[in-house]
Amino acid sequence: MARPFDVSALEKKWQARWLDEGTYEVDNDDPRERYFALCMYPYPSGTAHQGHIRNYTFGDLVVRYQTMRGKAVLTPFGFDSFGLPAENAAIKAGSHPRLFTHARMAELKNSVRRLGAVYDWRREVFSHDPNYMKWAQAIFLEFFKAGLAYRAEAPVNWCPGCATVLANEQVNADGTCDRSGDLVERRNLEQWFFKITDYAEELLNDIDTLEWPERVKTMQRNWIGRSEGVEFELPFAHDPSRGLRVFTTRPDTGFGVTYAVIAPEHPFLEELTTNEQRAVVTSLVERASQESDLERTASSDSGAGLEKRGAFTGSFVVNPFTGESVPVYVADYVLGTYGTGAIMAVPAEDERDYAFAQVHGLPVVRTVEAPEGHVGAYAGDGPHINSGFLDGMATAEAKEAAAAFLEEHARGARTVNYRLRDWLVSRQRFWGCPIPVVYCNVDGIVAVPFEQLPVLAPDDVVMDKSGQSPLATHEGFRNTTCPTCGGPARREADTMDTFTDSSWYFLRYCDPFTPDKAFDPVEAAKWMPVDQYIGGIEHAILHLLYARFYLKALVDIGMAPGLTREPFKRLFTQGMIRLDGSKMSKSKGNLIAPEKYYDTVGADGLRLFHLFVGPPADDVDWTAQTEDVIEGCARFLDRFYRLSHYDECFFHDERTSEDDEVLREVHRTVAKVTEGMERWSYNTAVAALMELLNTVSKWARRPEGAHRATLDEALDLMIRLLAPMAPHLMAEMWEERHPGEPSVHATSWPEADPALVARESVVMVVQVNGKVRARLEVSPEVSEAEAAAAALASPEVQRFLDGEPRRVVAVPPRLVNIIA
RNA sequence: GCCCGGGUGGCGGAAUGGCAGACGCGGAGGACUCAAAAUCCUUUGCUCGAGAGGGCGUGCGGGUUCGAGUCCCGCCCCGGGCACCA
Repeated sequence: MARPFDVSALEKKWQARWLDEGTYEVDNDDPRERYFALCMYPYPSGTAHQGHIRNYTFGDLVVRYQTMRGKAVLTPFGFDSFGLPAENAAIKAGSHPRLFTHARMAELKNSVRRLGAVYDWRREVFSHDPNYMKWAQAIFLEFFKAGLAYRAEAPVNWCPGCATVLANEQVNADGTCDRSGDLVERRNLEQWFFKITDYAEELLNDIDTLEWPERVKTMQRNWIGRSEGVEFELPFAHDPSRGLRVFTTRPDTGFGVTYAVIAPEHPFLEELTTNEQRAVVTSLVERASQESDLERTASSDSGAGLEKRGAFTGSFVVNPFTGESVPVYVADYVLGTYGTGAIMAVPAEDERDYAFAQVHGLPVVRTVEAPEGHVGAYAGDGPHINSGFLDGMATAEAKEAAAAFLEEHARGARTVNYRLRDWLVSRQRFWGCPIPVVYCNVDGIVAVPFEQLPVLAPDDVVMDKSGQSPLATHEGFRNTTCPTCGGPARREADTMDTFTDSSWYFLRYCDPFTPDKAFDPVEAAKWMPVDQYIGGIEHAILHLLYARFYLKALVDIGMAPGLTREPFKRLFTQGMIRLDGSKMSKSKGNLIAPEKYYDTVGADGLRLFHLFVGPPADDVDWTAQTEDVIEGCARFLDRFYRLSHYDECFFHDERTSEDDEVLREVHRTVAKVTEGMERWSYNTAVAALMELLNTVSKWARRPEGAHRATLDEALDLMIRLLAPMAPHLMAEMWEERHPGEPSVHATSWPEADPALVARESVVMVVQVNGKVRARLEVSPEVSEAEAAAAALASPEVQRFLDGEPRRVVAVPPRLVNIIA
């Protein structure tokens, strides 16, 4: 398509200028009001795809807009440069992940520059930079010292495709790996964990203080999964001095406990299993330990399969409410890792217990009166029955009374449980930050001394997917001496989850030059918390939860004194780009590369498309029509450019009321666009500008012409409004119109003049019985009585009136509704 | 199953309880042109009507209101999250 200007030349010119002049570099002592605008730390996957383009278009818009609003905007860029794709690609190509990564970083950097997105490149951070790794490891060791990092053996998620363990957060609901899609296996391994559960309560409570999408906040609340209840003891029938501790949120249903269940991993299982039951219990436990979570949960929907999944241990415990003995079962529907790993089972009021009881022929005793005709378990509210001292009470009251009873008679205590588990950070892969500890036969786990950081992986490591950490096979790396006793020791061979890198990079951005600290808290406090964070919804739990934990922990261990405990004040999650219904991504291979558009519509045209196509939070369907919409956006820029050259315009000298009215429309648009910028309604902001261009063009091209100075004023205002959206072309047009003056990006954001925004007269709609019958010109200040009188007097309305109206509703100056 | 979103023209989407469909794409017609492209102009929810004009329309069914796309109740469908968490 022939453009009225040379897209490529013009974009190159301005991109070079922004870079050379360091236009968007800011110093920490900048006197202006501060604003920290941040797009999520990207994994360097090569040239940008449409998802990146969308992300950086929004980010750049915020940066340029806030700059025009007079703020010092911190706009850093960097790379989440450790990770599996680089390692896998290096294995395939027989090269080193660093080479692969550097090439991809250069490509992505080039892509964002071609988009015209501006950054303070001096502050660039990337995860595999030894300068960054040093502090990543120092933080790990501080966590270790504070007891927030610990080593433990636990059943963990092992992904055969990735040849490493995963965090709970990286496993999908169906038991597959979030990254590779392979079925995740359970293995018992000794691994490093971060004690994120120490922060469960605070992570949950602080969600309320965040200006985040409700959806994301809900997802985090669900993930943390707080539940209040009572932990108490069911005494063993054979030895009442001891008992089985259980957790319940429904102590009020205690009279309905007809059996108890312990998890296959429970330490008491051995003791509680009688000889007659040993064979059946052992086979159940073995099967449970081998089955994946998917297989374990596959049969959960119906009662089918429950029989196989539970067995009687042969022992009994005493229900403290009734004094009766009830059997203890082992079943894998009870998790060893939640609560106490054992439950009281109330089949009448719990669906899972009900299904199990049906299969195993266990009694069902209702303790809450279910609604008429209710079949199966009833977990709702209702008066208590068959419940001794609880009879007649409603659920809330009964819970209270039952909890008090258990505290007194069953070593009970009110407790809170969380679904959230500690964060498993060990990874059996090469391309990550090594965990900086050594193992000594004498001193045990020993931290690598600070002076020796960073611990760097040697380059000549054999990487494969055997499942063993590649570093473990490198004797030169593995064998070391103990920092404490000087004796022989072995280095930890695992690397850290790459989510640790993205959990504090924003802090380093604030103070990237400091040589002797991860970041100076005083410098970081000048920018933190992030004013606007922008990224994909896919990070709703993982990254956003981890980063919140990191900052809280960093403050508590003294590395970030004075910082607020939440990193991201406002979050915006953009929609995904879909092609044929599925998410556009490199791994799916369904990308529409942005490059082709740079040559035709240019970066500005592509940016405008992403702003215009729909609400930023919504997904974008890339269809056959999309190309046309992109063209339409470019066409708008062309038309604006031609108008700024007075193409086909006519002029007159005396300023008329029509000229005034156009200027008023311009100011109304200033107000609309500003509002759109503030509430992330970019699509309507662009629409308002398109509408204004239509108005102004039509006016300036009338045979009777336009007032020249008014047109110039309109053009200048429009260029400023469009500057954050189409930065190259607006810079060019501004320079043409104002040679020798500062760039449009250095001007301030226009303010609408309230006197011009206000209207002298407005159209009032007159309805008869809710149907529009007339439109009247009235003053905006018209009173209710005046409006009603004018409406009734109008001849169009009279036609529909037959005598006195029954009622007149006047909403001046918008509308009058006459009920006939 | 539970918890969030969301259902508006041929399409993407607009609408502080007050003219439904802004803006754009696509379509139709026209101007310019030998012709085409580009550009510009007009038109474009459905429907009845020659016309003036009328009727119907925001997933479905109710309700509140002078007035509902918007609020309330009950459903249906789509997208996402969680899912033996006791």
